[in-house]
Amino acid sequence: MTAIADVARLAGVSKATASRALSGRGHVAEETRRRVEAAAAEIGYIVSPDAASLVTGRTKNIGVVIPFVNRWFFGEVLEGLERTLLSAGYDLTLYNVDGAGPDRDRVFEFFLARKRVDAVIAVGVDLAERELAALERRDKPVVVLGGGEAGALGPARLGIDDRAVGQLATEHLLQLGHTRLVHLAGDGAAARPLSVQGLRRHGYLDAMSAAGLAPRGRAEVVETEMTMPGGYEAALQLLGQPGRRPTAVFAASDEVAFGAIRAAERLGISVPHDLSIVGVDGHEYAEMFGLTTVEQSPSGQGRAAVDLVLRLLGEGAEPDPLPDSGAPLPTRLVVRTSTMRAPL
Amino acid sequence: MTAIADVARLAGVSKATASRALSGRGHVAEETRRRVEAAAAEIGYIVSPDAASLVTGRTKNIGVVIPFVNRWFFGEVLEGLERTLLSAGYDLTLYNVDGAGPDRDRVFEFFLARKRVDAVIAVGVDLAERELAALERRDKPVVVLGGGEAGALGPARLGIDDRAVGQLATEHLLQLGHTRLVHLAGDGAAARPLSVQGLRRHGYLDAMSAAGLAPRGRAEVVETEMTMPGGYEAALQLLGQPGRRPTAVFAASDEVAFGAIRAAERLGISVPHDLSIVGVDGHEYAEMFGLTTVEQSPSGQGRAAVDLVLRLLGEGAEPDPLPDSGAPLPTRLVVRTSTMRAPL
DNA sequence: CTGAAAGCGCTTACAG
DNA sequence: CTGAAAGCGCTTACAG
Repeated sequence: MTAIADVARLAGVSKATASRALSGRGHVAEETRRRVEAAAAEIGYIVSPDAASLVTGRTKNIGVVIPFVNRWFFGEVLEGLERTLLSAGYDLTLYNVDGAGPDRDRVFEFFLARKRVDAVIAVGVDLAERELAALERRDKPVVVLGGGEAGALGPARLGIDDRAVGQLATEHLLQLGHTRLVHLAGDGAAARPLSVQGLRRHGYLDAMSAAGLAPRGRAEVVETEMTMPGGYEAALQLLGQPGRRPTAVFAASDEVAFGAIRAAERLGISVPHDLSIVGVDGHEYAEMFGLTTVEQSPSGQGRAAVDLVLRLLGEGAEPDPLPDSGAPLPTRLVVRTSTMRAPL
Repeated sequence: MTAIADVARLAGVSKATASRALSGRGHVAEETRRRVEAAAAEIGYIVSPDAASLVTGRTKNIGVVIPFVNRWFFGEVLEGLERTLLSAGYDLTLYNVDGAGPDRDRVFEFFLARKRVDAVIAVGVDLAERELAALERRDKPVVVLGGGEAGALGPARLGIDDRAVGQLATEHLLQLGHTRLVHLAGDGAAARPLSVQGLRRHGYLDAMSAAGLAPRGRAEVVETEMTMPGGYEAALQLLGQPGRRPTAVFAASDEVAFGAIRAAERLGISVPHDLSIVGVDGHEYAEMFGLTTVEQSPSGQGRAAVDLVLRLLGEGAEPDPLPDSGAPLPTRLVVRTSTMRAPL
């Protein structure tokens, strides 16, 4: 009655042989394999993942935890994860989890704790101790993409060096002669120094200090939501105040930078003549806005996270534990028309 | 050895009773249920979805097919789907499928055909006959969100009335006295009349005809990618040509409209004094851009799609087959500062 | 290289 | 209300 029994009967072999022929595990005579495959094709047989998982203990399914889907970085990462997992024959089960709350607890304590996923990839989510512990207790490998710092212990981490990014963006502006140079940081940058926004802020402060412009008076950080409207609102306030205005802004993301560009235009401030702006991301709109930015590759990071997780699951070609662990993912400064030398 | 056996032993009942107490199916004495629940909590028992699916035939998992994650409408729909499914105790398995190709075939013929998903929700994807047939053969309910027209047969469909949307947006501009009124349509609008972009174009042409401005000469449609850079490029070409310029643009989506606004600014054309622009979506950036738009609720549409699919799976409260089938989902015109009466 | 048998962890008739 | 037993559809030692 079971489907594979039908295939076996049609091919004139046992279920065991049919299973081996179809899965490629264990040796089967070439001709037998052909017969089994023909039989399977004939009746449109597709293995039941549930039944297979039950005995193998593997689901070929990865749980992805992500706070947003509709911000560029996260969307790109998600697409990268999806495509890579799919071609490895894995499913991606999505958990859109933001902030705290009962929904979040349910995801970690029920959905992800079940035997439905082989491992978990968390994108830009600060995992609480308790959440990590819950996954560890169930023996789920965890890969964290973005934010935090590669700790000695804890889950495998992957990401760009956000502090270096902040430093690089700031140094670009300093080298152009800017001294009134404000950072539009993401919400929580000061409060959570190991978050993405916290590290970028830190990089800004590093560079400002090195240039003798900090800590007192000359360095200024304004926090805002890391979206285009967030950047717009913050820049409107920042640039609209009478008195001496900054000549340069380092925005914590390209979306924030786009908002700042629009705010400047609205106020009649010319970018880049009166105001230089640099972002972070390499957003697909950056070219259209002429935005100078520190580019990263979120979809490439998604791919890297999948490679890592598959390796943790023992699927990788190399049995090497974590070859590239620790090395930050690549970024580069792309100079466009939103930055120029400081006005005299 | 099985986990539920441990719970049963600890509670001093049989596996059958433990199962009934935990799942809530079948009657169990109140006190027995309490004992079982305490035992389950004590050893941290979580039911194995694979084992349960194998016997019930239900996975409590829905496959979602979506072409983009990083365009506003799609991202919002996805979030709406995720949240609603989660609170119904369902998983969402994501298939990011765009255009044709072997990857797409694999999704329909292997991934979705397996017994891993109970049903499929396709968002803004034109399903081929063959793809629908593949799902039907496996008895998978299918819900299609967006695009197409509710056919008598075929899968359940859900969406706004895109033709009415195109008409409404156009009429808003006509009523303001515009006669040179161009439509920035999505790619493929003319070639695929039942696609979202095709229906919006049709609505535009309807309204123009009704106003005596079509078919000859006065109606003009330019196709472009439905993104901000797409709108920017198209508008740059449209507005930069010497000679008489349109006084109004109906953009097929808000993102296209944002691009058009930027193009106008770049060319020194004042919005709305020299050019009125209306979009479609109710994008979260619309307010910041002051964009007049026909608003829809993608996350609400995601919720509606989940309701429908659960009903098809026999989970809905009402056994009513498809109560709201056919009725288009709501939209409304939101007037902001990007449109005004035509210049004299 | 192939087969018979056990078993993965549950749920659900069937009895009682 | 509860339990013993069968069975969901596979895979994998274990023999041969």
